[in-house]
Parts: sequence; C-alpha cells; structure tokens
Amino acid sequence: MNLSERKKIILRVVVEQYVQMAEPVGSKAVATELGSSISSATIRNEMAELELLGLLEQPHTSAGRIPSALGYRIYVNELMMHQKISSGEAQVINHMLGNRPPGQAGLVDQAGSLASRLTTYPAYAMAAVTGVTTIARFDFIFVDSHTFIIVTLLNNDTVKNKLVHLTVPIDPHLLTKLASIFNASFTGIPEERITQALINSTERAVGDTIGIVPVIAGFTIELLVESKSVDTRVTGTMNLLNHPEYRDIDKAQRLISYLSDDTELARLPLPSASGEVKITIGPENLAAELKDTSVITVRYDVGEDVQGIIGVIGPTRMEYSKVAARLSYIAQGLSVLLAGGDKLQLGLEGENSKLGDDDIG
Amino acid sequence: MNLSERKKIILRVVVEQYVQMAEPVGSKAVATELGSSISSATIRNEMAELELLGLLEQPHTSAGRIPSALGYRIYVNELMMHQKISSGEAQVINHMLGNRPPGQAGLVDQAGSLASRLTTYPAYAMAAVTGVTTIARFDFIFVDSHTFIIVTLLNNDTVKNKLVHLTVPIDPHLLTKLASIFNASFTGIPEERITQALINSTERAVGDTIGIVPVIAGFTIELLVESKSVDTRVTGTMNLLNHPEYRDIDKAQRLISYLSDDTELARLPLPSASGEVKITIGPENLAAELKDTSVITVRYDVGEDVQGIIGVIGPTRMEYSKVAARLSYIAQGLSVLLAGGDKLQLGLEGENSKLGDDDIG
DNA sequence: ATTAGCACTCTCGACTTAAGAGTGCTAACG
DNA sequence: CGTTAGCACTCTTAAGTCGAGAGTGCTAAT
Repeated sequence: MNLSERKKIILRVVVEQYVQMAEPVGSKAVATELGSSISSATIRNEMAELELLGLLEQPHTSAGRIPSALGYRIYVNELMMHQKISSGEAQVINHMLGNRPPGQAGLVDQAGSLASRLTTYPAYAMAAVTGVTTIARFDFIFVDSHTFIIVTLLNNDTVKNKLVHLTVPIDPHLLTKLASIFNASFTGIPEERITQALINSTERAVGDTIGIVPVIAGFTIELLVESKSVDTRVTGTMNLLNHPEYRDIDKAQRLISYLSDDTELARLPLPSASGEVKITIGPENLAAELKDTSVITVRYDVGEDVQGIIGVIGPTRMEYSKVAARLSYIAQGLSVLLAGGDKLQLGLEGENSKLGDDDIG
Repeated sequence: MNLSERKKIILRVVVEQYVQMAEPVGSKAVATELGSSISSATIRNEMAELELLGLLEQPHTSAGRIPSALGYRIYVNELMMHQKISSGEAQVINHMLGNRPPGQAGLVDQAGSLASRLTTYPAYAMAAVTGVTTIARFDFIFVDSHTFIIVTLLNNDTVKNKLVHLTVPIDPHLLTKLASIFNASFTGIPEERITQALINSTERAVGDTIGIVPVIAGFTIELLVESKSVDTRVTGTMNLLNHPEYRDIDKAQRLISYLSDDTELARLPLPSASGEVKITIGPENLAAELKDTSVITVRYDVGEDVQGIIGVIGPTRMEYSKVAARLSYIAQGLSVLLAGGDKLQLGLEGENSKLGDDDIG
C-alpha cells in the first residue's frame, strides 16, 4: 500500500492511541499527539481519505476513528516499531523458565502460562513431535514373585515405566528372556508395525502362558500412540475479562468456549519457520469465531524432530509489537532449554547441575 | 429451628423456586405452587414471619423474597430431599471415570472436570497423600557408557525414573555397586532423613569421584518432596459465567482470581470423614471472597494413606441436593478406582484387564 | 385463623432532553 | 493548491421523567 508519509504517521498514531485507550481517536487527539505541527482540520481530511482507503473506520458518525483490520495489517507490516524486549523482562523470563517448580507440568506448560501472564491475553502452547517415536530399549525389573516393572527408553531420550502386578508367580528368568526377545523384535519400529501377528509370534517365542506378552505390547503401543499426540494447553483464559472488548459476557463466552476446543485450536495458523512470528488479524482468521480477534503465534524447534507453537489470542486491538517481542523471546528460551535442559552434565568440574524433571513420573 | 409445618413447606418452596428461577419469589407464586390450598394472603403473613426469623430476605420492598444464608442452611439441614442419582447418570459417571483417555492427566483431574461438567459450577479436586512416602527400591539401568537410568519404586507402588547423561564413561559394575548401597541406605526412610551427612558417607562408601551420588540423592529428595505436595486443580471456572449472579464481570473476576490461588483453596472446609458431604453456605465461609458463594465438598479415601477432596463452588443459589448427590457418587467411584485401578491382574481366566496409566510418564 | 381487597412502594423499561465530542463542509489565507 | 479556522450538524451518552407491573402490608370481613 502506497501511502504518503503523512498518512502513515497518522495511521500509526491512530493505531497506537486506540490500542492504548480502547476508544476511537479523533482528529484533535492526533493533532496534539503530533505536537500541533499539523492542524486538526488537515488531519480530518487525511483521516477521511484513510477511511476511503479502508484503513480506518468510524463506529458512528460523530465518533473518532478506529483502525480496520486492513489498517492493523498495514501497521503491523510497515509501521510498527519492532521493539526489543527490555533486559529486565528478559531476566524475568529466563528466571521463570529456568526455575519452574519441580513436579509441575512440563516446560511447555510453563511457557504458555508465562506468555499469558506477560501479555495479559489468553495463551496457548502446543508441543508436537514430528519425528517417528520408537522404543530404543526395554528392561524388566523383577521386584518380587508377583510384581515387575517395565522400563522403556524411547528414541527421543525419554523414559517411561509401568508397574505390573501378577496374580501368578513369575520366574526372574522369564523376565530376562522377555527382555532379550522384546529388545530384538519391538525396538526401533513405529507403532504401525506392532501388529497382532508380531504379538502372536512373540508370544509363541516366549512360550507365554499367562498373557504377559500382550500386556507389554499393549503398554508399548499406548506409549507410542501417546507420543504422537499433539497436546495443547490454554492458559490465562480469564485474562480476556480484563479487556474492555470482552465486557460483554456472551462475547467472552463464545471465545472462551472456542478456546477450550482443542481440535479448533489445532487449526490455527502456524508459522512456517522456526522463530518466525505470525500475526493473523481479525477476519484474516479462518474461523468465524475469531473474526474480531487476532492471533500471534511463534514457532520453536528443538533439534529436527520436536517443534512447538506458542500463541496468544486477543482482541484485534492488541499491542502487537509488545506481544510479538515477548513471544519471540520466550520461544527462543524454550528452544535452548529444551535442547539441552534435561541432560545432566556430570564429571567435569563439578558444576552445579540442575535437575530436569521432564521424565520423572 | 422449630418451625410450623406450614412454614417449612413455604420455606422449601421459596428455596426451590428461587434456585430454579433465579428471581425473588412472591406470595402468589408460592400459592399456585401449593395448588391454592392456602391463599396468597396467608402466605404473605407467613413469609413476613419467616423474614423476621431471618430465613428470608427482601431485595427491596416490592419484590418477592429470597432465602437468606440461614434459610438455605435450614433447607439443607432439614428440608432438602436427599436425592439419589439416576441410574443413567451413574452410568455416565462410571463410563467417564473408567474410560479416561490415556496420556491425559490423572484420574483425580478427570474427576474434577467431571464434577464441573455435571454440576455446571467450577470444581476443584485435590489429592493429598497423608502417609509418609519412602523409596522401596532402587535400580540403575546401564544404557551405554555415558548413559544410565535411575528407576525407583516408591512405597505407594508408583515408579519414577530419570535418564542421566554423563560426560565421563561409567563402568556397569559401578551401577551394581550403587544399587546395593542405595538399596541399603536410602530405602524406607523419609525425606527428612536424607541428610548431607548421609550423602557424604554414601559418596565415600561408593568411592564416587564424578559426583554421581549427590545426583541420585538429589533426584530422590525431589521425588519425596514432590510426593508430599498437595496438588489442586480447578476446572470449569468459566462455568461461572453461565449463572446470572456472575453476569457482573467484576464479581466474576473476583471469584475467578480467588479460585486460581491454590493457597486460598487449601483453606476451604474439609469434610472430616470419608464419603461425607460438607456444605458451607455463603457467610459461613471464612474467606470474605466467598461470602455469597457456597462450597460443597466431599472427601474420598483410598486405603489409609491417600485422601482427596472434590469440591464445587457456586452461588449460594445452588442446587444443593443435586450437586451433593453427584459429588458423592463421583467420590465413591474414585475410591474404588484408585484402590484397585492401576494394579494389573494377570494369569487368571484371561480377563480383559484395563491398563492404568497413572505411573506412565 | 384465614382471606379478599386495596392503597402503597419500588423496580424497570421506554422515552425525553441536554451536554459533549467529533465530523464534514465552506470560506479564507499564504 | 494545500492548509486552516469556524461553524452547523450528527450522534452518543448520561441524567431525568413517567407509567406499567409486581408484590407487599394492612384493614376489615368471614
């Protein structure tokens, strides 16, 4: 869009004033903001033209003007100052991502709640594993004659376990045999290849008479299926209520119920590259429920396999630059922490290593 | 409180009408509800007396009457029909508690969300472990020269694990040694008794030069501390917005922010016996924020050690009998499922056993 | 003791009005 | 020709007015 320099300035001022005040801004307000270098009458003319161009709108004849979706778009693309996060804020974010309370839900969760707190909008976080998950290794721990533990190491370096109680006694040697057979035939294969045929043949190979093989296989399948699922968390939903556009309970509720539907959230726009911030404004959203809300998402990648999204949803009247900067910073932090965070370094100069708790459970 | 039979009937009708309609009920409404066996004038007199007794209130001179907190109390204690849950509802509850999606948060979580859905009020669920948690057994699995897995079995039959990466190679024999030493000195003791002195002496006994003992000890402490924590979940907060008393956003927000404070929630009234339903009405609550909300809680016990609370918070105008019945049923279900749910039965007549996923993680 | 009747009170929505904000237009100016 | 001062006009919003409706309390009759 080719706008005169003056129109750009005026558009920017209107957007910024409106974002801050949540009320239509009039020609006079713009004039004083500009230090009265231009008269309000001139600004009136310019604003009328900006309205013709579809960048501003008038809620009613005798009110100031507010940006249209297109106006926000121009602002975001061309006029917005890309602000850097302050070093103080950076420290807060680092601190909170680093010192998450143990036993709490995972890091991604924490990132979501951090995002919603820092932006005062509802945030959602989703972590997806795009690579194929397989079991790298099985171990079976004999506890007592009626109890053993299944321990599996996945190819993404997480450990999962299950305690199994039996009603018939089990021979420790059987567990050893099970381990070697499962390690031979169930490791390194994706969930689709754990077929009933494989289970049956394994059962025969083990000489299993008490149905222990299907149980282990079932546990394995469950793990692998679960690791495929994209799980999404939404936090800070009630932040909505702080913003005047959601004083209307029904409006708030419509958005809230939209936000609590995971399948809908999965359809939100995804940034195509790691670190990229994607801003979708009002009607640019496919979902009708979001036609006057904006979505800002940022993607973070961890290695090649894992990628995740953090996003914030709020009214179109949003502090785009601030939100984008903070999200972006959080995403960076996540990439770093997730890449190296839960591997414990030992044996060097006795550094004060931190425990990751991702796999505890 | 000694009330004439007629006053009791009138009070009951007023409460029930008001609970349903959310609007003050007048003498005429009561009369028609009673099939006009008594005239509205008589009822007016009775209602005036009930107001003098402090059981009814008038929002303003020319409106109907609404129950006071005391009125609700009398209703709950003396007049309420203790309704049984319908068999259809029971089935729904059973089904949802049984078929929770794998990989989802725990059963308690599910129970909370079930409670909020069935009652249309915000619900909170909290599970507390009152017994002392200790480690029953350690195992260390050698993965490769720089990696091993810590597997611990707790005395409450859950398994926790952690993957440890090392920067220096480790000898498998060291792991065997570690296992025997940790099993000898770290099992069966509560977190308080894992002192720095114990860690130091263990380190010497192992001949640990790479700082591996403190890491394992640290993990252990973390586990035991975590197992002590009471974690509380609140679900369905947004249900509030469906109820007319929370059309006022500020009021809703005050309660919502109260609900998101775990430490406040921990102070809510607790039923003293398992299965008991405790109802706290409006100003009976200690917290000022709850002065016009009611809290219904029910306790469930699992064995001797674990006990938990499920509660529902809503406006004083609440369907007490319905909520109490449903909560009570959910609590029963939880007790049963938690007592036996995650132990897998094997080796009998090949029953179709279900996998519990509480410890998978 | 109960009830019909009635005057009284209070809320609520509809309507009116005045103030205020902001605009668009016209005419004057450099 | 672009800019600006001035002004009539429009529209929203808050405050005030008014009447209908609901429900009460009281009185008097049964």
